[in-house]
Amino acid sequence: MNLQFEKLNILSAYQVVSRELRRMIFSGELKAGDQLPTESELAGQFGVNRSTVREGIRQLENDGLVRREGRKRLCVSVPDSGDLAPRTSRALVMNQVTFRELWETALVLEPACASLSAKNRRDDQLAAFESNLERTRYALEDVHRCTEIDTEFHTLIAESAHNTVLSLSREPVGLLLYPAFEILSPLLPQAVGRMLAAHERIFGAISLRNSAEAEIWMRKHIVDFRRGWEMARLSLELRVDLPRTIADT
Amino acid sequence: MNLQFEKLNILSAYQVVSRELRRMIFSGELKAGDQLPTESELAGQFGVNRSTVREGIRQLENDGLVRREGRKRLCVSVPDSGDLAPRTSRALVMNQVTFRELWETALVLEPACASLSAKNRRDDQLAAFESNLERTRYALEDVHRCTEIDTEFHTLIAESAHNTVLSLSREPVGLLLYPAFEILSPLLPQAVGRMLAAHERIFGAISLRNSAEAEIWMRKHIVDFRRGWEMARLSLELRVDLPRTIADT
DNA sequence: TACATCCGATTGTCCGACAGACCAATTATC
DNA sequence: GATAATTGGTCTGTCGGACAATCGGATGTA
Repeated sequence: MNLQFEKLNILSAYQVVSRELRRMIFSGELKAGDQLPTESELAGQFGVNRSTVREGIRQLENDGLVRREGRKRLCVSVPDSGDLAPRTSRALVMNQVTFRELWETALVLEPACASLSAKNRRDDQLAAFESNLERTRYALEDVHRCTEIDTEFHTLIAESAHNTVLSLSREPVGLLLYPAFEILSPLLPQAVGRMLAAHERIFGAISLRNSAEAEIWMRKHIVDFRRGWEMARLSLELRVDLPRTIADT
Repeated sequence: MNLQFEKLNILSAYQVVSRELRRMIFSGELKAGDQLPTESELAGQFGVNRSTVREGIRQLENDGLVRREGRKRLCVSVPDSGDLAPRTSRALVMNQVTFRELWETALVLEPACASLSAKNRRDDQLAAFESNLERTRYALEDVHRCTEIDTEFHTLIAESAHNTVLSLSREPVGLLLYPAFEILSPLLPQAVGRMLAAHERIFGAISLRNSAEAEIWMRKHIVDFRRGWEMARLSLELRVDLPRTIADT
């Protein structure tokens, strides 16, 4: 008799609840849009207390797998970029990532987005770009506003690339990298102008469906960001911190 | 008197609790490793019930911002890939992403990882690669096992690239894309061999610190995956689903 | 000193309760 | 008869209190 037992994985009741609900969602028993039973009913079915159910639900809610409209019943939902990106960005900040790390990642993701956007964009998505560029021109003096619009520009490109994976992958990076422009811009007056010029060229290539050009200009744009950063004597190893837009949420 | 009030953003008490704790973490009042007060103390300080505190804590726990060792006190922690990647992968599946979308993203992320790995790897990280390759050779018959090791190989490369952003960005993609090999392999007998050969070449380039070669071979490896997929008459638009490794968690 | 035991602190879970919001049906008013 | 006001039921958010299990540390004993 020399029995070997592997360590048991003890889960708390509330963890079981959330795991079970997740399982039902991914197995297809619960589809997006479906309404969940009320908390009391869930408590009854699972045989646990309502408080326990509530703690379990918090996890799913946090993952964007369920949400509630107003104060109504819970319903299953598809997590979107708004659910995921801020959390990932926060995690990156906690990991003390540097400008260089963000930049290196953006250098491969953003040109890919631009290239695909030129291929896959729909005509009705061009208006959003034009609006963005127009707002950029009027915000050249306001660094903070400019940064917001810049971040949006890159998100728009990713969305028009019609690749959910790429879009969701780059969003957390963009949320941290582009706000760093707010640090750069005051130190390097010409930065804003160069940004606008680059955006216009990229948009031009995308509207002409010239994917090679779009990719090249985007890469130049990202490279230029780094060059500006170094010209302003900012360290590539600078830890990036949370922009207010995410910190408050 | 024609007052205009903007819609108030009403937050539930438990949301305020988690937001406040997050704020304290990111403001530096609470550093990684710090212990949080007990639930009762928190409830006292915030002036809310312990149940409310617990619901708030669930959210932070879920984000990997706090964790508890055993049944002890909560402490602040740095979210790692294990906290984030499965959630993101699940979100991608809920978004019904296709093989093509994953592949397009991997095509830019993985070569970048390989290139940086060749530049930044430490000598003591080579052993992990060698162990991985060795296990691959012995698992050629077992598709499932082989897929696991394959996934690990790419994670190892990302880790040795020493870029946290890149590493965290690619992990959710890898967790979904490489398990698709389990579908491909039975349909295309030569696939396993080609995979091993590619891994060996990539490892070779990395161990020689030849970043250009590492990048090229990785790109070929990813391209080859797609070619195999198409040769097996699998559709690029196939929806990818959750591998068991994530589904159970 | 080494070991066994006990006690307090803390978490996980449960119970019961209530106010406020929402929804639907009913009633009152014109 | 149509619309407005009232009512009632349902569900969530929050609360207070309670208890068992567990862990850490203090205490006692050999």
